[in-house]
Amino acid sequence: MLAPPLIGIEKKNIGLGTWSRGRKLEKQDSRRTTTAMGRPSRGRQRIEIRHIEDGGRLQVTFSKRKSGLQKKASELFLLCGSPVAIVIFSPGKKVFALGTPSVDHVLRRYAPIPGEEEEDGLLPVLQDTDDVSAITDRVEVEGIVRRTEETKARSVMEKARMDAIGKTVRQTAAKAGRKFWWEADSGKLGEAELPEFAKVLRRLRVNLQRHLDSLSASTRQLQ
Amino acid sequence: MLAPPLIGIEKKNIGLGTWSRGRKLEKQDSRRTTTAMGRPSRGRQRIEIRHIEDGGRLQVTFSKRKSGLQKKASELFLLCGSPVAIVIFSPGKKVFALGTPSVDHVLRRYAPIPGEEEEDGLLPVLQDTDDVSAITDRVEVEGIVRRTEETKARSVMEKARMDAIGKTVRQTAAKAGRKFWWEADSGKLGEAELPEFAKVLRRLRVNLQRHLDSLSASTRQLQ
DNA sequence: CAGCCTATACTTAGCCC
DNA sequence: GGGGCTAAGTATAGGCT
Repeated sequence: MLAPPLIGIEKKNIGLGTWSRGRKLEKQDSRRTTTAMGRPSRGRQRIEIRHIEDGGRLQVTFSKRKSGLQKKASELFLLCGSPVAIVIFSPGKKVFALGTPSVDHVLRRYAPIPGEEEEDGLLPVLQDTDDVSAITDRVEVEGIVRRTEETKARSVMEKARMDAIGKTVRQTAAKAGRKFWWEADSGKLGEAELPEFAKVLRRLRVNLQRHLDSLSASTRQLQ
Repeated sequence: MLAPPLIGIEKKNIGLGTWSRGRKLEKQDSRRTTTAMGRPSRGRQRIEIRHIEDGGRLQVTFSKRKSGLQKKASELFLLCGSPVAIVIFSPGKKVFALGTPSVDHVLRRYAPIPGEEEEDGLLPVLQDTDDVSAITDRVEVEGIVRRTEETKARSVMEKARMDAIGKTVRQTAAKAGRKFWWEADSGKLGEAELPEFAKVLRRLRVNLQRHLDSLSASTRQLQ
């Protein structure tokens, strides 16, 4: 499976033209071996799995495969009921957060927001008792590795979630033409007041929703 | 694929006429329509993308598709140089953190460990998805949509709060009893020791990697 | 740059082991 | 759970619009 090494040989097509492409496309009146222009399609070409140099091709490939990845994640969720959260850095260094049913939904179980109720379902946090020197059993090693990776993933995803949400907030705020009042005043609150502030905000959720609804004329999605 | 993720294996017995799953397909010498046992394979069957009831089948499908997802992520990284972090809840409620080249890698650039970098330098996330739209073309989405929308509503509030309050919220998180892993640990260690803590974490991972390598054989994707 | 197309490479459902 | 196999279902590279 290692890309570089074994790319040597070249086999090729065995079957003749097939098509299927999902379930739709029952049409295709007859055998059409050429594109609209009359030029035969080369079909999918084999490519080595290594960095694409061509900027244009890179962009297209990234876009297509990102879609494919998300579709796969979506299917995994529908088939197995397994929520999936994905964070990707595009070649342009931008970050994308995909997820099913949503990144936020998946991550919520890991890093609940302080002040929010609901503790059940919260998974255990990494304990600082892991001592590498004490590891002698493979199973234990793997367990620790898993927890460590999960822990890191947790923080990554949490940030992703925050940013993702932040974007919608910013957009909404922009449409409103100003910051929300609580954003402006939050700086005045002291540490001791924060928990209470959180409660207040929760109570204001309805108000916010109303606010958003009034803006939804041009928004449509909840955001 | 390549080093980091390490998913699909490489070799395959070409002798008996099999396809190299990875890249080359030497084609089979002749007609073999039956399995080793002599029973004809039904080949891949089409399935509806809806929750699988059969527990056994569910588990197998989850496992296979999880691998497939990881492979896709890996290829995306190799082709486009796009780091990918994935978190999945298995049907058994366990959590899997996949990553290419590693979740940690993404973490460093995306959600720096406290004490290592400034938060202001973090990149914004683009949530181009709409999680919901990603699956609407499939089955029974009704309930999912509802939950997602609710989640979004809450997310807006939470993000607003987090943005407004900033670090202070985290500082008081301990009081509220809900902690993010680094908050819990940083609280124990103290600010001055955070950088050191970060180093320890990295060292831990490196050591674990070494252990795994020595144990190899059935290495998992750590990196 | 997203969308559509075709031909084909790759993934994976159903079954063993 | 993991690994393999076959045959079929899908994802996609290339190319056009």
